[in-house]
Parts: sequence; C-alpha cells; structure tokens
Amino acid sequence: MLEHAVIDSLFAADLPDTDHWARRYPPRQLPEGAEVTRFGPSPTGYVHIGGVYAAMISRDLAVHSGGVYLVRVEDTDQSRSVDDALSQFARAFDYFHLAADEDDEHGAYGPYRQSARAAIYHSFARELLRQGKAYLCFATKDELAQISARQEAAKVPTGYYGEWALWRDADPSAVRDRLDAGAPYVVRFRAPGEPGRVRFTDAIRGVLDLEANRNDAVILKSSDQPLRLPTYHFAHAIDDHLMRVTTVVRGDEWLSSVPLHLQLFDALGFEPVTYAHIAPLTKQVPGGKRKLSKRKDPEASVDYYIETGYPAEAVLYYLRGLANGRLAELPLEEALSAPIRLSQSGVAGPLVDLVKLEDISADYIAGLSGPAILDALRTWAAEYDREAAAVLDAERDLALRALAVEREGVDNRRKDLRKWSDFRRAYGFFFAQLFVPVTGPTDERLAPLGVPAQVTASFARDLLDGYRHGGDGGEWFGQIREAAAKNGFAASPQEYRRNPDGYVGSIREASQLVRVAITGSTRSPDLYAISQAIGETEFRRRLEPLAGADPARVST
RNA sequence: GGCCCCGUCGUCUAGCGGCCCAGGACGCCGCCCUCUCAAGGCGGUGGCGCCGGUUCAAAUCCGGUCGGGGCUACCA
Repeated sequence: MLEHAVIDSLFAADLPDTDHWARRYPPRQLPEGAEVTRFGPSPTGYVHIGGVYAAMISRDLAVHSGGVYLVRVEDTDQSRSVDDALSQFARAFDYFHLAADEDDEHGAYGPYRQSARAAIYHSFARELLRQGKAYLCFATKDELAQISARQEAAKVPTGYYGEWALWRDADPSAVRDRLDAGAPYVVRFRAPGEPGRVRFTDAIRGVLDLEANRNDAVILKSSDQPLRLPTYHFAHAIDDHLMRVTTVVRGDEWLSSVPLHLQLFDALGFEPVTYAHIAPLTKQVPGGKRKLSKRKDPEASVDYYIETGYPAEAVLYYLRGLANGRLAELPLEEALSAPIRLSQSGVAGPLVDLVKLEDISADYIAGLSGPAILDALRTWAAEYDREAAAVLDAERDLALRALAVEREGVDNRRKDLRKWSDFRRAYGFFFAQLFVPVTGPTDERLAPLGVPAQVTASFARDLLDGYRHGGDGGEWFGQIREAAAKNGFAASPQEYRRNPDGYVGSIREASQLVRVAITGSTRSPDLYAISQAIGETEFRRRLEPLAGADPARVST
C-alpha cells in the first residue's frame, strides 16, 4: 500500500480531516419523521420538465413531514456548465412555486454548489486512500478502451474490476514513479471483491435485489484538471450524508448505480439514505414511447410551458396527478395541498399528454374571476407578448368587460383560454388595436357564407338604420332578424333547407355576417354580449364597412 | 452481449385472489341545446401483451415468452 506521506502529498497541506466536516455539519434537529430532501440540478442551461417533476415531489415530501427541502447544484462536469443556467433554474422554480428552504442564499449546510465543496471531497478521498479503500489509477483512455475491447471479445462483463484493473494492486514503487513523472491520475474506489447480491428497499418500488457492484468506479476526476472534482457517485454519498438528507428522489436511470452507492456509504462509514426512484416522463412516438428528449421535444423544456403560458397551478396539478393517480381525482385546490405518497407512485413512465394538460388548464382558468385572469394575463404578456400587454394596460375596463362575457352571471363559464397565449385568438377582436376590420361586403372572410355582396350591404344598412344598442338580448337580436327577413334570409335554417332557392340564406348566415364584421371570425362568444362589451360606437364602426360605406363616410 | 426496471381502454390511471363479463378522467364518435364557436347535458366506442401453471375462483400469485425503457463514462 502507498505510504501515507505520499498520499498526503497529493492534497493541500492544510486540508482538514473528515472529522472536521462531521462536526461542521451536525445531524439536524428535526421532529420525528421529518424528511430532508433535495433536488440536484446540473447547470447545463436547460431545465427539463422532469426536473420540475422531481423537484416538486422532493419538496412536497419535506413540506408535508415538517422537514427541509434543499437545492444543490451538481456542477462537477465543468465542461457542461453554462453561465446563466442558475438564473434559468431560478426562473423555473419561481414560476412553479418551488422555492428551496436551503440553497446558497440561506442554509447552514452549504455551500450548495459542488464545485465549491472540493475540499470536502478531498478530505474523504484522502481518507479512503489512507485506508486502502481507494487507489490511484494512471490508466489512459487508450488502455481503458483496450480493456473493454478485450472483455467484449472474451464475452465477460466490461468494466474496470478484478484482474482487469491495472492499478488496483499496483506496486507502490510503480505508483511513485508515475507520480514523479507527473502523470495524471484518477482516484478509484476499491470495490469490495466478492460477487453477490444486494437488497435494499426503494420507497416506490419496494424490495429490490440487484447484483453487487464490482467496478472500481472513479470517485475523483483527473489530477490534470485545475479543480479536482468528484464524480456524481462520490459527491452523492458525501453531500447527501453531510447535508443530512434522508430521502433521495431521482430518476430511475440511477437504479443500477445503487449497489455502488451503497458500497460507498459503507466504505465512508455513513448511514445510507432512503431511495425513491421515479419513472421518467415519456412521449408517444410511432412504435412505442420514449423518454422526453431535450433535443427533439419542445415540451420537454419548462420554457415551453412558461412561454406558452400554462398557469403553474395547472401544470403542477397535472404533474401531481401523474405522481399519484389519487390526486388526479381530487379537485385542483385539494390536489395541490394533499401530500404526495411515494408508496402510491406509479412505476411505469407516464406519457406527457398536452391535450389533458390543456383540459386541466382550461378548467382552472375558467374557475378564475375576470380580474384574476387579467392579472395573470398581464404578467405573462409583459414577458411574451408586449403588444398585448400594452393593449391590456390601455384598455383595462374593456378587457374586464371582454373577460366577463359568458363568464360572469352564467351557469357554465366559457372555456376558451387554455393558456395565456390563447388570448389573442380568443379575445383579440375586442380591442380596436388588435382587430382588423372587414374591408367591405366583398371581404374574403365573408366569402364562405355565400351571400351576394349587394345583399350583405343592404342587410347591414338596414340593421344600422334605426339601430338600438341597448335592450335585452332578445330585443337586440330581434333587429338582426328583422333586417335579415327584409333582405330575403329565411327565418330558420330548417326553412332555408326546405326551400334553398327562395332565400339568399338563413338567419344563420345573416348572423354570421354580423359576427365576422364584429369579430373577424365565424366563431366567437355570444354576439349580443360582445356588442355590449365593445360599446355602440365601436359596434357601428365595425358594421359600417359591411354596408359598403365609402371611405369618406367611415372617417367622419 | 450482461445486469436492472416496467407492461390494465388511444392516453393517465383505479384495481393488491371472489365486490371486475374491469371503474374513473382526457380524447374520439353520436344526440340534445343553438344565430356561430367554445362550454354544458345525455349516450356510445375502447383495455388486463402472449402462453402455461397454482386455485373452487386470477387483471391480481408463480414460471416462461414477447414488447418498451434504463445502466454498462473521469455525464449527471
């Protein structure tokens, strides 16, 4: 075994012993049953919706047990770090109300960024080296590639283990020679040799029985890097122990690493944590489903949800329903406050279904009051649709009247907003600034109705002459019936069907003429309600072009 | 290749040996309402991957098989 003096010379002379860290991060004083959970984002500048999913579950466990939820940035791969990644996370967590109890701003178990914890990892790595539970490895990339090539040829499992592990039992003098020559090395964990099985209980999947790890995994990356950082495995064991984490919620791609992790906890003398491996969010593709992909699927990114304007509550409700089917049966309000139970978590790998999300979202928005919608809409628009934001600010009263249409004083509220970006399509026409008036009786938006231009113009003139804006809905609509009858429209679609040649259309077509003139579309909420919301002046202004009015008349 | 996880309507799920010739939600289809659309009301479509076994009885337990996914990195 390598002499302690040689081992120690590899680390800073003033590097504290492991005891120092144990004292520095004492066990937490928390009530019985309190869970300490964490989320460990890697700062690649991209926030995956699965990250929000995992963070939400972690945080929920802590909140409902009176524990602590912390965020620890896993930036041990410096080549993948992106500068503004942290602000991206801040934005996502903020949007989804996933504030951490502890992070670099507040918390006594920091720093909460792995690149700032190098000394801690070094202390423990040195300790493992001193105890012979780890060793220096000088194998080059080429040598490693050769080893696995030979293993494949020999049909034995690939990896760095047993007799294949070049430096596992190297002569100390050979190690010293390499060191003297300045050769770069990594620190490897000396896996306890004997093959066998390990059992552990996953909080979601129950008792699992896996093959024991025998790979001498790298725990400290190459010495030729300016900052010698640990691999995920080593950092996980040390950080989660020192931060006194009780339950680790992570993707099930980590399942096969558990045997290694358990060995590390054991070698380090730590109590193991409880694991909860969650199924990945997937997407339907021809022939099956696959993990949501960062590159191929826009809906994999939280930015998609934020920019499109899905309310956080709707997304959270949807995600909670995926985590615990039971919560999907509860009304939104209750589902958001009821605890997620790991034991009730699905193990499959749910498909993210945007159609379902939109249904939830539409329901949620429909339950909001007009002012509440306006408020949320404005916040969204300020960031993603400046023009709409300006209009909403300038026309606040009109916006409230528009949002009240078929929403206030009705039994079932209109559901035409699934997300904030639907606003323009659904409500844009209320606002003169966003509305494009018809150009005249020949406007192409009127063409599908099949009404001759002269009839259209005459009908509009008749409607405008003596037009009374107020009254109740019935009276108001009566004016359209009157003008329609006068211009050869059938009083009902049925009547028109019976005698298509006797009419230019039915009341349906006549109404649609008005609708297109007022809203620009053949689909809209109740016409009477819209007319009252925009007011008489605007109503007349929009109807006039239909009458084929000359420009001079319009401008006065 | 090796190891591991998973498999109920198109999708998310309930189901933990009899309450299930499988329940709910979303979607889809139809009807009703109706000046359009959205919504709403009512009805319908549709599933235990497959094969064996255990049992009086299986979606539920066991074995196999097929299918999907993951790991097998000095990425997390």
